[in-house]
Amino acid sequence: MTDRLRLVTWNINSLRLRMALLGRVVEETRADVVCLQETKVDDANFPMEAVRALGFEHVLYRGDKGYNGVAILSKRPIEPAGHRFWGGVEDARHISARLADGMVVHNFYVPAGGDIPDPALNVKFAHKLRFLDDLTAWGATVAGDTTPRVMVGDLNIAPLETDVWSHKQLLKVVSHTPVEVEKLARVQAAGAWTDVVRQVISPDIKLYSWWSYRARDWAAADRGRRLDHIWTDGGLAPRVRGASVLKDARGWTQPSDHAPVMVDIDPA
DNA sequence: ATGGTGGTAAGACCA
Repeated sequence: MTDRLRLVTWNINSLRLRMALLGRVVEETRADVVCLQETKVDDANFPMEAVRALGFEHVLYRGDKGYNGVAILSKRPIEPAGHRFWGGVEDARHISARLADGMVVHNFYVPAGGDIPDPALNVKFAHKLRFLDDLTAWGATVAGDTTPRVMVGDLNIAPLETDVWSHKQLLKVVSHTPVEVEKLARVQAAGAWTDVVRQVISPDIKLYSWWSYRARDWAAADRGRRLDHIWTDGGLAPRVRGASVLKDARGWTQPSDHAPVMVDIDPA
C-alpha cells in the first residue's frame, strides 16, 4: 500500500526568486505534493529543471506573466484533473491533479480583493466575491463525489476570530470582513468541505499563515492572518493525521510573506 | 497613524 501522503500548500510570492527557499521547505518537510500560489511566472518560463532537481518529476502549472500563477509539484504520478476560470476573469488561479489512488487535489489562489471592501467601489473586491460565488456553485456539483478530494490554497480570507490578530480591528479590513467570511462559509458548506487544519489545531488557538511585509518586526508584532487553507471532503478528513504552519519560513532570508501549511494524510 | 515593504519589470500595478 502507499505511504502516508505529506501535502504542503504555500503562497511562494515568486517561484523563481525563492527556488532555494522551496528547496529548504522540501528538504525539511519531505513533502510528497507541494501546491504553490503566486508563482508569478508564465508557462514558457516555468523553471521545470530546477523543480525536477528537487525531486518532483510530476508537475502541473499555469501562470500569467508577472502575476498570479499556480503549480502542483508531486513526487508521485499525477494527471491533470482540469482547471477553469472563476468570477469571470481569465487568470491563472486554479489547477488540479489526480493521484493514482483517485484523490483529486484542487489548488486555488483566490483574489486578494484590493483595499476597499465594497464591490460597488472596488472591482477587485467584486471579483473576489464573484470568485467565491463560483466556488460555491462548483462545490454543490462535487459534494456528492465518492472520490477523495482536497482543496488547498491561498483563499485570502481568515474566517475565524482566532485566524486574525485582532477580530475587532480587522472587521473592515479585506480578508476578514463579514461578507467574505459568510461567503467562504457558503463555499465550505456547499462542497461539504472539512477544514482539516482546524480539525487538528483547536479553533481556540490563534493560528496565522501570513504576516505583512510592512512591519518593522513581524515576529514581535505577530499581526498575522490565516489566509492559507487545507480542506478535504468528509470521508477523507478522518485520515488526516497532522497539520502545521511552518512559521519559521517567514523568518528566513528574503521570505515570502506567507508560511507553508502542511498536513499528513493516511492511505485509505 | 492612511504609511509602512516586497515582486515584477521597467510603468505602474499588485499584494
